[in-house]
Parts: sequence; C-alpha cells; structure tokens
Amino acid sequence: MSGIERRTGVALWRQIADDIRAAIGNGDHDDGRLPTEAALAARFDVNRHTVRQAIAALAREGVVETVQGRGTAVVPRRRVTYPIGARTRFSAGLGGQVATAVTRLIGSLRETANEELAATLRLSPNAPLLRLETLGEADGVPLSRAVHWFDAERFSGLVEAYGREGSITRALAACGVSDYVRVSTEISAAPATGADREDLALQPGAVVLLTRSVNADPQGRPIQASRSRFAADRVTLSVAPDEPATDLP
Amino acid sequence: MSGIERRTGVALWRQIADDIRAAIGNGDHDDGRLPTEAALAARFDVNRHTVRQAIAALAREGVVETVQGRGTAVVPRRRVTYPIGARTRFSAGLGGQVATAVTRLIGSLRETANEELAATLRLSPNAPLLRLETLGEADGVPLSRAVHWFDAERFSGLVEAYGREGSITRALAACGVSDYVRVSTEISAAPATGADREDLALQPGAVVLLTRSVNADPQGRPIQASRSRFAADRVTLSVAPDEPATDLP
DNA sequence: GTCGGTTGTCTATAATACTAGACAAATAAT
DNA sequence: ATTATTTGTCTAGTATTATAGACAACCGAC
Repeated sequence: MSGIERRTGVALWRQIADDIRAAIGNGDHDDGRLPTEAALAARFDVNRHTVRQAIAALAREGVVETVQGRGTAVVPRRRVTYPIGARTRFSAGLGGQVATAVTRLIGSLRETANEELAATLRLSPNAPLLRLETLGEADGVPLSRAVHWFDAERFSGLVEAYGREGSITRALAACGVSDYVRVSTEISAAPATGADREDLALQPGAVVLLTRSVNADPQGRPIQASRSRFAADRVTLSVAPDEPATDLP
Repeated sequence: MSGIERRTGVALWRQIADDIRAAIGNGDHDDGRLPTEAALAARFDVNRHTVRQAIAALAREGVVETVQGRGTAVVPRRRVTYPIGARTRFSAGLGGQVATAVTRLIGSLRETANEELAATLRLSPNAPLLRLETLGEADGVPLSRAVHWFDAERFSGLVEAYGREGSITRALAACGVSDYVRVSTEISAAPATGADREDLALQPGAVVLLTRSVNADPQGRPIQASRSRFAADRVTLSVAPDEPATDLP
C-alpha cells in the first residue's frame, strides 16, 4: 500500500514528496512533525536517500523544515476559501481571511470573438472584444490568474478605468454597470502549465483549479466571460447557496 | 517557451505527454491530428525518441492512436458536466449526457463522529455515524468516488435501503426524507492518490476534483456530509445560479 | 511503381535516478 | 558526560532516462 510506482516517468522521490505534501494537506502530521527518514523509507519501501531527496524538495518549497538531530517539522500553512455565488467578487470574497487582496492587470488587448465567446456574451460573431488578464494576490501571494472578455464597444473605456480604480468591479461601475451577478461557473482541474507555474509561483507537479464563469448585469445581459486558474494548494472554492445581504430576490 | 524542465523529478517524456494531453483537452488538435514526431521533438527541444515515448504513453492511455507512415491521431473524448446546485443529485444531474448513470455502494461501516463531522451534522461529539462509500459511474466509466456520513440513529436502515433502491436519494426517501437540498459545497483539487487511480482507473499524474458538501432536509437540518473525488479529466463541475423547478424560494 | 513524408526498430553512449553501506554531526534525554 | 536517536555526507554500483544516428517499414499522392 505504498502508493508509489516505478517506471511511470515520475521519479520516486517526487512521488514521495507529492504524497507527503498531500498527506500534510489532508491533515495528517497535524502534530507538526514528519516521521523519521528511516520510517518513511520503510513505509515507501525505498532507500533513505530517496526519502531525503523528497524531503529536500519539500524543504525547498517551504513546506517542511528539517534540523539535524531533531527531525523534520511541518511549516504551518494557510489556505484561503474563495466563495462562489451570485455576488462573487475577488477582493470582497477574501475579506477577513487576509490582510490585503488585490488584482493586478498584467495585460490587455483587443481581439475578435470566436464562436463560443460570441454565443456566451450574446454578441455577433467576430465582434470586437476587450481581453483583460489579471493576477489575483492575497498578502502578496499569487492565488489566481484570469482572462476576462468584455464587449469592446460597450466597455471601450474599461482598461483606463481599471488603471484608475484597480478592480474590475469598480472599473465596470465607472463604465455604467453599477451591479452585476454571476450567472454560471464551471469548474475543472488540471496539472499546472508552465505559465501557471511562472505566474502563480507553483512547483512542478502542482495542480490548478480552472473556472469558466459568466457575469451579467441586473437585466440578465451577459457582460463578462472569464477563465480563472487558481493555485489548488492555496485556494478552496466554496459554493454557497446564497450570499448574505444580496440585492437580488 | 517549451514549458518542460529538466531535473524536476518528472521525466521529460512524461512532461511532454502531460503537455500534449492538456493541449488536447484545451481544444488544440481539434483537427484530430498531432504534429509529426519530428515537429514535436523540435518544439520541445528533445530527441525524437523522447517524444515517441510520450506518444506511446498517450497511446497506452487511449488518448491518441498512431499508425506507421500516416501519423498520430487524437481519439475523440467525452467530458461530462456535473451540475452543482440546490438540487444536486448524481444520476439526475448527468441525465441526457450519458446513457446510464449509476452509483454503486463499495463499502459501509459505522464509526463515531470526529469534531468536524459532529459540528457539520449538528450532532454531539462521538455520535454514531453511518459511513457509506460509493462509486459513481456513467456508461461504465468511473467518474467519482465518494464518502458519505449520516446520523446512524436517524438513518439506521439506510444501508439496507440503499441495497434495495440503488441510490442515496431513494434510500433516504425510504428512511422518511422525501426531499433534501445542498447547503454547501467546497471545491478543491489535488493530484490523484493511489486509491484514486485504482478506483477511477486513472493514469499516474492525473488530477482529481475534491468536493466537501452538506445536504439538509427541507427544514434546514443537516442530514448528510459528503466528500467526493471526481476524475478531473472526465468531469466538469457546473455551478448553476438556481436549478429549474426547485422547491426552494 | 515511385517518391516524399512519416512511424518503427536497432545500436551505442551519456546523464540522471536509485540503492547500499558506512560513518560523522547534531539534538534531546538521562 | 553519556547515550540513543536523528539528520548530514561520502563512496560506489546498478537501473532508468535521454541523446544520437542510421535505416527499415509503411502510407498516401502522383
């Protein structure tokens, strides 16, 4: 029942590191300590050097800290819960959990709608779109990167407004959309890509949560299509039945 | 921009295989063909043999099919969307997408509530619980495995009812709960464990979507806590704002 | 049939990952 | 101080992974 396999293309030490990291995330080792290298070697049925390599990798990631003669300790970690509901907003959703939650605009460009986006936003095919790429951070730690599409005609001043306001919600307000609601969210998951690892400071082998969502104005007209990629080891998505203090019926 | 790295503990051929699999899932190669081995070797800046090993792995998984002299073709794949909302039910949610959707009971036992479960289900600490483990399948393909907890006193006949009825919804109905609603769902993601790979027939390196959910009776009393693990390459979770024909306000 | 392009197979070599054992160095308890 | 426990370092051998090149086998188009 060691759970690790040979000849799979994934080095044993990495499988072991992933297993230990998952075990920590799963709430094992809540005593703050890892078993000894010898015990882990026996459990995984590998050489102690292989376990040492796994632990060294986790230490480089900052997941554990090891001291000669004493053992290996688990570094306490925090996980943020990101609520998804009718009133989903990045900064507000993390309020209370972190000191600072910000989204940074890391790029924007104009492009034409493909078939899917046009249908989602109820625009004509090849309609001009505004594409915004953002990075969501909490306390300086990157949590998500996202691509957002808007009708370029209706929201021509959006990028400038974002530059002034620093958030999509406020930028939309400056463009005359004082309120909007989340109408759909689709969630999947996949291994992190190279771009994910770079933008979100993830380790190889990390996992991202993928969401595709659509926001609409109070009249139900779609105004924003987004694809977000969350660092799965730092974020839990929470689907609430209804937000408190919502404006909606 | 090849996206693959050396010395990460993941063999190059596996990184390439994962990258190609992700690209397919991302909608690239929708023409049904993969670039030639030589082109891929150039793109990833590796030897052709390394690319061949990656393609061979994907062929073993059934993701691609390769014919000498012709090239490598992408095997069309299906992805199921699993709706999450107030009225989340496994079989009904997949209706229309697949021919048959069933949950199988793969184990059940009695255990006592830990602190977290007791709080979730509003039971006293160490209250007796019924633990059911199920496997969700669509058209014979495993999609999810889940653990469910119920108040053992209130639902003493649940396991027998499940044996007769073949679904949790109907088993609950037989125990006097004719209706229930989803009150919370938390979603995260992680690499598949060995048990995941076994139960869900996943390849090493696969990813699972994790949900923790609570169902309550119409009076709002929690009756069921569940933890599900979905095969992320076969399932998309969809968060709908509200289900049609719901009983709730 | 012939040809260009593609995948299949073989040999050989180098780099990386894993195992094995021994002993040093640090920690914590006695 | 002594001791048991635990991590750190070193050497060496084996197995897996990656590279390199050459050529065969096969497909589709002409």
